[in-house]
Amino acid sequence: MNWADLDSGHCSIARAADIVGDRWTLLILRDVSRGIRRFDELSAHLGIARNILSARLGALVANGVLERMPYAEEGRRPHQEYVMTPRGAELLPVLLALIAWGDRHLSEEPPVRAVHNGCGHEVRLVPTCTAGHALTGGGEVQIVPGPGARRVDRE
Amino acid sequence: MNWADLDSGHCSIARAADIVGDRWTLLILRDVSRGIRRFDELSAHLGIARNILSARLGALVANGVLERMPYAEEGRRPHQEYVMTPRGAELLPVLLALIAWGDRHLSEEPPVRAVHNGCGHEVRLVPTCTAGHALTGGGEVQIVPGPGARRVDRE
DNA sequence: CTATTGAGTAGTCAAATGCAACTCAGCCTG
DNA sequence: CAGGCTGAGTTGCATTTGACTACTCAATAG
Repeated sequence: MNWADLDSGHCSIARAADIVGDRWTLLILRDVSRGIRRFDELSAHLGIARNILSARLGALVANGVLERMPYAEEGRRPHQEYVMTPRGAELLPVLLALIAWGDRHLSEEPPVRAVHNGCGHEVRLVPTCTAGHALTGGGEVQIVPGPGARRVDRE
Repeated sequence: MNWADLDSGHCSIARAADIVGDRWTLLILRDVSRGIRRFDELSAHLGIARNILSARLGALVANGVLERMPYAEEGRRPHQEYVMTPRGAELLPVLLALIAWGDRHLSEEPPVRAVHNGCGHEVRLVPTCTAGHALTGGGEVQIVPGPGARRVDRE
């Protein structure tokens, strides 16, 4: 099998990267998943330019990752909130994987930890095959073309 | 706990995103992990401009994710190969998470699959806490500040 | 009625990207 | 050994995208 024959653009990684493969987008998702949901909060916390934030949020909403909903606390004037859609919530493993890697390789001490709501223990991503084997070592996982693979177009 | 008080830049996600949070970088890592390792192969397969590829590879090498090594098949002239370092190999979960998400939400049929080398079954990333609970449902994982968290600097 | 907050646009400028052409070294061929 | 070819990049320039600042506009608070 020659990977080079397969269309690089028609690939889940390429398509996913098109949506979240952006410095700001990942940080926006991190903040939104933590409860920082308002435009100005995000703008202030991330230090992102407002027009860029506006564009990123718009793209995330268009891609169904976030949803923009008006929200009114009583006694306060209504505002917008950006919340994760179910599709967006499923990006959590991507964030967890980045946290795990960053913690392991870029910091002495982990700035963030993921914990199980129930028991409070640390959560890790364990690659597990559907037959139930947990793959702990390296080199046991192989990426192969799936049914939706497409050959590169060259005439 | 107010996340907004914590320094956004001093965060594993932010630091990891600084290195891999880039459309091209993710695709380069995907290709390298599949065995597309030479400059020209990468350039051709990804359709990336050569100067950009050069810059990205340089950055990945500088960050210890890839290693550049001269390689000579016998009878052929020596060339360069970019290979994953151990640190780079540990980014695999990030790629797996992106594949999983992209397969689920962006394609009808998965263009790529991850399988267990041993048994051939599909591999998924299962968030598992150190007490051994596999967290299958949503909303069971909470991200909390770790010992290395740093408050935002404002005077 | 004026100030303030929330949520953006508009305008400007710098940085990153993309394209094509150029370099440069090691072979290979005649 | 001159001329090609291939691998692995640079360099120069046009275009696109990003970032910073300032401005708008509506709703509410005082």
